[in-house]
Amino acid sequence: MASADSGPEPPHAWQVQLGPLGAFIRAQRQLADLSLREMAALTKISNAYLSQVERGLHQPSLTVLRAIANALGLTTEQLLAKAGWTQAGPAAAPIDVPTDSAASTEEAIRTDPRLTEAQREALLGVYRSFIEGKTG
Amino acid sequence: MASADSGPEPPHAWQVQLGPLGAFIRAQRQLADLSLREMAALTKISNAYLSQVERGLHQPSLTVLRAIANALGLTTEQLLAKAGWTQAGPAAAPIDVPTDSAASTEEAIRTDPRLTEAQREALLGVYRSFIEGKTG
DNA sequence: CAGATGTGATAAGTATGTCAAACAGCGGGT
DNA sequence: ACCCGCTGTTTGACATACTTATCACATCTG
Repeated sequence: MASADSGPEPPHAWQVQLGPLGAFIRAQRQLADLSLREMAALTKISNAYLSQVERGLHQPSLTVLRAIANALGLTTEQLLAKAGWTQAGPAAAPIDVPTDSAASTEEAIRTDPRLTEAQREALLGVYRSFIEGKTG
Repeated sequence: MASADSGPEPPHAWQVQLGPLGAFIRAQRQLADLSLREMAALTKISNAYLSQVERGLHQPSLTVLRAIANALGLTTEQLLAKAGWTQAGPAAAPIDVPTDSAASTEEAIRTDPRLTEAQREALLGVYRSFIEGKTG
């Protein structure tokens, strides 16, 4: 764990949000019960770089993203969506369809004072990805 | 058009097919009646690099690909499809249970009926990593 | 024929992604 | 205690994406 990572935001401001992407990848990897090195073996990508990607320190290339999606049994599109690629066309809501029915966890995350704004977004993104599709 | 590209294969063999992607981009650009420099102005990407991408000499990054899609009025998915990176494969596990409520975020996650056990652990892991070091 | 202006292609340089190796922390065995 | 194997993280070096500047070939202008 590095030394007291007090800065939730990466030093650089990317054009895409890396936080949610990294958190999502990490969550999915843990869901699959994989260590960084195991996933590295699956993806042919170094564990070091995977770690950096999960922590939002780097923007993975398409090749890497695809390998990760493959290893985790996800589609590339799912990862791209997390990478902020949801290019809402002429008419599409960005990310605002929480379906406030029985959204106690979402509410808890939203109002959690311990989380920074970026963390809140990331956590919500992961949570929504888990329960996505079954709204109501 | 300078050289009627008689050599179909780029000197390098990439992990993904760049030929189709570059050809598609070039075709779309010409359809939009844009020169390389005009497209460079739209995308904020150098015309030189755009030329290389169109000829399949380089693998464009996420940022570049998105800018290109934007400039051409395409969706990123269309570009990805041309790049041969769209893989089908659903990855969803349906779970349904009644609802409950909770106070703290951890408690909310723990009692969230929508989450599987593995998802719960993963989400808690992410959450704890965010607030790690702080009192719980 | 010179000189604009527009095109695609190339060269050299900078920025950034990626890796191999070494690091610190943790639990278990001999 | 030490050593082993595991976890995630960091460092330093390299490969690649990307930029800036320039070149060569066209087409138009006078």
